[in-house]
Amino acid sequence: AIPSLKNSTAPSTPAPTPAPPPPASPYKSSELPMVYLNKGQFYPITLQGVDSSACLTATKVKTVVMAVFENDKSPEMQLRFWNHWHARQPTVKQRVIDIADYKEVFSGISNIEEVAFNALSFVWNPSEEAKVYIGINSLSTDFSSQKGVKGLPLNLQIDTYDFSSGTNQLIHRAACQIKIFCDKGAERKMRDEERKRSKRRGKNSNDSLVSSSMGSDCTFFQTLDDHVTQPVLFIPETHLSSLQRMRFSFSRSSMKRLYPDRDQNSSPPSKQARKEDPQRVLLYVRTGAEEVFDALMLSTPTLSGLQEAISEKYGMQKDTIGKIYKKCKRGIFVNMDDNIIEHYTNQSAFLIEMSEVVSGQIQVTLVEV
Amino acid sequence: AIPSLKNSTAPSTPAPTPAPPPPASPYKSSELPMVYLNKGQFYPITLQGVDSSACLTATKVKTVVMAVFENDKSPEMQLRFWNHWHARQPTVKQRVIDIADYKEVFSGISNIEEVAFNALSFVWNPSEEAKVYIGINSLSTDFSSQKGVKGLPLNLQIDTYDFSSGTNQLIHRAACQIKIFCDKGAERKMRDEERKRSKRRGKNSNDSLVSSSMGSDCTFFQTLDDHVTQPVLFIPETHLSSLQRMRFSFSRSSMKRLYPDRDQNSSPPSKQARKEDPQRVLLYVRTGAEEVFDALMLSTPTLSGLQEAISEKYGMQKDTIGKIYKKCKRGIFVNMDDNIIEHYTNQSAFLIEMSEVVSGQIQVTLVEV
DNA sequence: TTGGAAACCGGTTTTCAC
DNA sequence: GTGAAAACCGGTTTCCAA
Repeated sequence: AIPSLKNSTAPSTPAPTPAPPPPASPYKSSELPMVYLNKGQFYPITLQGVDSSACLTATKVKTVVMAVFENDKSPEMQLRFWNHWHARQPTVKQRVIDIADYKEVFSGISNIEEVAFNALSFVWNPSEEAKVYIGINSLSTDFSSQKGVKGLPLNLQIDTYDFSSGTNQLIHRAACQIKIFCDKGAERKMRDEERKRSKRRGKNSNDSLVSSSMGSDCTFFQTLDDHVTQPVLFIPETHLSSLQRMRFSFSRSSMKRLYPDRDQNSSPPSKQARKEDPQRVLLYVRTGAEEVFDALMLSTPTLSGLQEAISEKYGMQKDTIGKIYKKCKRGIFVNMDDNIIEHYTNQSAFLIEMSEVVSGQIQVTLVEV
Repeated sequence: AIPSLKNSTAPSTPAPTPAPPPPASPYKSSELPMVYLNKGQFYPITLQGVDSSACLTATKVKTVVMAVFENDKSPEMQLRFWNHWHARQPTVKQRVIDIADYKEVFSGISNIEEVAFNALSFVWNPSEEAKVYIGINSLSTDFSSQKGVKGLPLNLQIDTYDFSSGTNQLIHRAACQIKIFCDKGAERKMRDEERKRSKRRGKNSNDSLVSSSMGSDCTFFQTLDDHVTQPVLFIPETHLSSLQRMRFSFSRSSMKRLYPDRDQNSSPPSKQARKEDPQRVLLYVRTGAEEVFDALMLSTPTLSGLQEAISEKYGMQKDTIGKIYKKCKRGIFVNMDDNIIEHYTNQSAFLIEMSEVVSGQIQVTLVEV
């Protein structure tokens, strides 16, 4: 029996909760059911519509399956985690979440789209059961290079939108917690927990041996009433241009979350102030008149180091260099600062533009290419 | 009782070995005694000269204490390990090996020098006992970012040179293996080993309980007969310029094995030694017509050195080589310069394209493969 | 030969005695 | 509270039976 997690979309009427919950409060991840998975392994998720008023009218719905962090983590932190993971993958194409694309396992779904690296969507008819096979390609321990520590759980969140009406309204949201292990680590984790549980039972002489005879082979997602919190989608910067060409159906609000300002630093999450990877920084620049790039190796990965390298390469006094801007592929201008230089410019290629805005002061713009 | 490792320099006459060992064969690290240490903790090493003929004549000796990898690892690999470690340190100043600089613990030594990041030296009189406190700042697990794997042992090697005569000859070499742990990991490792040993004893019903009552508090370094193998010293590239100013004596040693020269005499540590040997750069090139790569060894890791190597390999006058470009995998062209050559081409493979753009001027393009 | 379970490994966290 | 020991954690390796 393959460990399977099945999801029952809209298992009952929209208001089964006994007491009215605070409507806008983000849900607590810790209250969600937890499932252990193995990295890269496909698990079936079953979707079925039920007697919800919204579902009755909808003949077509769009469901988005996402792997996101526990929602007590800020978007900035979530993106930092994803970037940490992405930078260590064997290929830049590696996605967080995959759907098995074997023809025989498609069941009642269509229009599969890779919305983000950690999200994919498809369309189905809630009057018929649908089944998809989902795999996760990140380990829960991949978000930190620290050794010997607990992995980070993710939320597997499933949002469903009314796709038959023109409104495209979010009509259902459900989630569960997942922890992703190496090899057959999920099975070992369950074994170890069972072992510990039985040891504790033996000590307590509590013979409730019928209660947990076996972990159920099927986990139900928990329906969420919080339809407000926006999930944080992850798209690596290297893929931005291709994605800009894609039309995808999400609102500005989620777009905003994708690209927070990175220059304002947030406090490191771990008390351990170990620097990430203080590597050498090398960048390639060319003027508009040239066709070939020059290499700038920075003595230090700082604004000052960049000024020094530019002044040396182009034979200027260092102090004649005024402000340095970075023009991103997206078109926006950013004040160059130490963090961008250290973390986001190594091995990048730029067009360099210099103009004397004030007498004796050269303004430099590095245009990302 | 602080776990201490004490070293007895030259514990007997120079030829205590029963059978003549192969003189030039590198010693086996696996046969050296193993000691467990905690990172950043100081351990005493005691040095004492004995009735060796060489020692009798020497009133001053220079001893070099080094942390090096097991000598089955190539110099390239050793430097890669050290760079991996160094790039992840909180500060670029962090050294591998430190000596306690409290005045009160100095005992009979003088002229302390930080020969390399993983080596330091001092002078002492072998007719009196000397004692130094040594600490190691790298974990055995720091040389890989893989989780859950065994750490790499290091060799703590102690070379002693005759410093009273003018010859500065290597008169004694000793080493032991060390494994460096976090926090109190060394003690735990010893506990675990003792536990496992006692469990195995219980199973074998072999009651030799007197044999290993306690791990001895003092470990003797093993004297080595291999006085030929050169230890690999580590100096980060970011420190080269400042070190050049210091007129360093040992830096050439790491390259000794790679490019053996006729200068076979074991060069003693002299303050006014030869010129600094920069990092050697080797790259592989082939023309479109060939199927096999040629190796270009650069005399200096500079544009000029590259021109020289190309001209020699392809039988041209050096001054006929004009501009050299590098075409990156991404497709962009870069003006080749010293920094790229020194830091980003070693062991890389290229297609080489040459074309005579101007009469008597060959333009070279190295296409990254 | 393989695949499933247990052991290994060592950084980290928790526990516990003083 | 403090220091030592044990437990936790999960990637990795070894072991062992079918």
